[in-house]
Amino acid sequence: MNQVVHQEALSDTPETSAAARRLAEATRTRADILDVAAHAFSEKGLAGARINEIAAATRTRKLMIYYHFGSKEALYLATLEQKYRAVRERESQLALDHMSPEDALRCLTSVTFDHHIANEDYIRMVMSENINRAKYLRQSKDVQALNRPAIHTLTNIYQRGVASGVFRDGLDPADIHASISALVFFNVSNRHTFGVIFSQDTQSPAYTATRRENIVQMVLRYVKNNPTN
Amino acid sequence: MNQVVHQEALSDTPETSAAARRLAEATRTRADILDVAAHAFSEKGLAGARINEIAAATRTRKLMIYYHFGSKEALYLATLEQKYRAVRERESQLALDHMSPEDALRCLTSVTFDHHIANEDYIRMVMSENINRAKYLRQSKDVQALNRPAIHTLTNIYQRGVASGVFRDGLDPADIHASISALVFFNVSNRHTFGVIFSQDTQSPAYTATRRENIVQMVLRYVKNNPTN
DNA sequence: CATTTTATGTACCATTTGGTACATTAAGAG
DNA sequence: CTCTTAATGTACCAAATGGTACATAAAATG
Repeated sequence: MNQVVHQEALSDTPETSAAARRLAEATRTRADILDVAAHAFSEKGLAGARINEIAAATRTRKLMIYYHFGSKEALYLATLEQKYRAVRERESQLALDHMSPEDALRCLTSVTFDHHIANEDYIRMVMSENINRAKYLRQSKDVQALNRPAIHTLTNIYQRGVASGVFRDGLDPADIHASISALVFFNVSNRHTFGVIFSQDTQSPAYTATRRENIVQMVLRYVKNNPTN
Repeated sequence: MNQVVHQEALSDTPETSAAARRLAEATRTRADILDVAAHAFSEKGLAGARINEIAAATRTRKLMIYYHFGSKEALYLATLEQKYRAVRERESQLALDHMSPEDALRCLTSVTFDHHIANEDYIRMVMSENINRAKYLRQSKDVQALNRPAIHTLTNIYQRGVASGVFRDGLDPADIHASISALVFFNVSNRHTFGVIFSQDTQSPAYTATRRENIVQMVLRYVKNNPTN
């Protein structure tokens, strides 16, 4: 479907074809800048990243950054929104409805754990933004809407579990979400200081595997009515 | 005791008295710079903090920073070590041996939770250092030793609990420590983005109280043999 | 076809930033 | 009493940094 539309646009009259090419070029330039900037900001934070370095790493010039984004801070905000969007979109592609509540919660936690490990850039930007006291994220209009599904998914699982008697009643899904987030986020965000302090390789497969399993167990035991060992 | 020694030093011969005063001045200068810098680095990170601003906020001049510390990065490392030291020293003043294992674990978690809230500066510096991939903390020689007691305390509680049958066997105290740290650290470190995303006041007494209780429960249910609701 | 708008390249700039050269004051050493 | 060393004040600088003025090629518009 999309392919067809795309091809129609390309096989249009010469003028609009040229126009489309121009627009596509501009879009590519924006995307290029955004990608380079996202990585730079994730790597060094807003203050540490250098516009000159970002510009040098793109296939265009510094002026284009200011032309397309206006300022360093606006560019930062744009990368921030992009990362949030990308991560949440991928997260919402989980089909958990056909699983038992316990399996669904196990799966959700486990996948979220792996997902955080696979998206260090995102984690680092969130850290950076917390150092900014969310000054920029606050300016984004659609972050709340973007994240609502996360709570929704969990609420669904939890309520099904309570109904079927495996989960104990009276818990707050938002709070469960906070705990899961804390456990899986910290595992990535603080692995460097944690590794140094406790002389552990916090990125080895062995460490990661036991950590994932223990986190899953912790969440399940918190929610389940009769946790077994 | 200390008072006497102090007074003797002050009532010494005029020459050494003057020398002592001089040394004390230098020490005060160092401490002053360190305090101001710690706050600046915690507030804006290594890259965001400005030596000029730090210098302006001390009671002396910029040159003194370079005289006493050598460079911006060395100053950063010094503040980092100071914060770690201060926090761990305060943490090790907990007397938990006379409590039952369950009460001790409950107390340890709860106190650590409050302690993190009361030390936002420390939290922010740890975040900042993780963005640096622990580049500077790694250079510190005595951070490991400084943090060993934390695991020790927990190991003690856990083993007592296993011996008395209230805790289940086979868990790793270091891993329990990681989970407790994750839950209480995240509660402070990510409260800004979390608050924005879920439109919650993550610093209100009500939120804090329920969060603390839920974290304590989560830890206890993970460790206990027969968790009751 | 003339004019306007979009998108981009080149060269440049004011300010900020981390850091230093030089002078000075007071104390310690022989 | 002279010489060295510790500690601090003043003034300054080269480099880096975020940002911009000016020009231009190509496409949109009327």
